[in-house]
Amino acid sequence: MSWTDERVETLKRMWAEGQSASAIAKELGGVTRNAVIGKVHRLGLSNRNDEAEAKPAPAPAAEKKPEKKSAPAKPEPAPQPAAAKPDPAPVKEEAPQPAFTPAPRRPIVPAGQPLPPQPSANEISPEALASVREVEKKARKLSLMELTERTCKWPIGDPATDKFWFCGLPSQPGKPYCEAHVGVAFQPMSSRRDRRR
DNA sequence: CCCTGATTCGC
DNA sequence: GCGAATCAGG
Repeated sequence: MSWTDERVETLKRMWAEGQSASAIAKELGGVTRNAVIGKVHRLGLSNRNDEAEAKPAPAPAAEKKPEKKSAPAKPEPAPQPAAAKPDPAPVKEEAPQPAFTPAPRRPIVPAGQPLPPQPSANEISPEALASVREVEKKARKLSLMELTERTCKWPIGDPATDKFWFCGLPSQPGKPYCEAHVGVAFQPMSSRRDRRR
């Protein structure tokens, strides 16, 4: 695969939307997230925050970090100790990438698999329904942003309230749901047939 | 362990 | 220019 104008355009768009490199790589196909990141850098849009320069000292001739190896000497006593910052209130938080910020960027996460239609109860077999209820007790209660390729994306609760989350249990390989939810999401026609509604 | 982006460097 | 390998971190 090569970086055609179209593919680059998609890359730019998704990156601007805050999509992760891996998500973009999956969308494009034929490339790894490394390739995407590499391209992003070459395009010079690595910094998603292209803020108007606010710092008075851009430090133009800043040398790169020391190599992991083959770096015998470090001819760099004390470049600029001025840039140091006390940082009295270090936030030791593991903030997620698309953290819910007040104003600036917008996540727009709904990429991946389409979310399942919350099936009406009368469309599901009693057995399966019981199974789901059971599984919901074990749900990891993940938020939308915490969902990954291998977490069950079955929604639980009312999206209009705080009482809403996703199952989050390990999903079946290649499937968007865990074993139990795959069971109710992908019912064979035979079992659906002739069920009265 | 899962994931994220950043960087290097042989190709 | 490209991207795997690697680094650094949540």
